[in-house]
Amino acid sequence: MAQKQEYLSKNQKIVLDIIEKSAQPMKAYSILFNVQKKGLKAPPQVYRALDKLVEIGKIHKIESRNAFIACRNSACTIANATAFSICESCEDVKEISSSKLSKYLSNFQDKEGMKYNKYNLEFFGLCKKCK
Amino acid sequence: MAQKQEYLSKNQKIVLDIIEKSAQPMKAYSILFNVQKKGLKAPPQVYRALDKLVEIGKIHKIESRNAFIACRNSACTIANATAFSICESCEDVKEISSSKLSKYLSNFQDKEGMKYNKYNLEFFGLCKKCK
DNA sequence: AATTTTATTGTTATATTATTACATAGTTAC
DNA sequence: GTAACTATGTAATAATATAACAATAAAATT
Ligand SMILES: [Zn+2]
Ligand SMILES: [Zn+2]
Ligand SMILES: [Zn+2]
Ligand SMILES: [Zn+2]
Repeated sequence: MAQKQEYLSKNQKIVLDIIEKSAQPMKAYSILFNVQKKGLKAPPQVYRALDKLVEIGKIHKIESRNAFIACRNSACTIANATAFSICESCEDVKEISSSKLSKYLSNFQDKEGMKYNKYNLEFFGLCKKCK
Repeated sequence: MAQKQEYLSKNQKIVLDIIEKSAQPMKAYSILFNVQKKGLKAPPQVYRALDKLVEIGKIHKIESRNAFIACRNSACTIANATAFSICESCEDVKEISSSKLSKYLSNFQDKEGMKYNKYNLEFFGLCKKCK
């Protein structure tokens, strides 16, 4: 599936840049604080960029944390099949790229035979360090 | 695995009752509005009850919607392995109870061989009616 | 029964997350 | 060049969630 957008707008670049520099998910208002020196002063500027970046798959939202992380899964050019592991102690988050898992979930059918075009999976546990 | 709590407190009962009566997920402030006639006037009263009900598995939080739904999966006495299907058009939400799926996910190991004690999976698509 | 402890509730205020609405500016299509 | 569309700026506000502390009630201990 092809990328939906060729280029990023100025604000989108600024927001993506700050997220990519972070090893961990960033919260919207933390992003806002960090990009104020670049001229983005108000929440809508950040949220608009976030929305678009999520839509085109450059970043993902960690729903249980209301935070955003850069996609580093090269197989994941699409924004609609995501899986993460989350450490409940240190809040470390990693994107899981398992073709087996993604195949399994993409093909999953419920009792009525319904298939889904999109999913988000969040695993919770303790990372190596915290165990 | 046994239930963690024998009985529910007054507020927990009131909140659970209103959620169980709803076919669809309810938002915290909608719950608050609905229980004001029963004397629960402030957000913390609702959120405390919600926290406990989630913890003991009576309800689940639909993270992508910030909403709460009653558990109707009899196999799901635990709160740590949940899966839902969500219609992106009418917002209909159903809990998925597939022992195959839950076994697959409970046994999933990432590249480093790590297993997780908890997960939440949300599928998105169009329900029968909306298709 | 009185005391201590624990769990629950009530209340106010505030923090955090996200959107609406509308004005302005830049870009693309014709 | 004008229209249509896209992106941006800005102020205000909506929606979601928690902190802090006081008051009650229930359970356990003496
Ligand atoms: Zn990705
Ligand atoms: Zn950790
Ligand atoms: Zn359940
Ligand atoms: Zn539907």
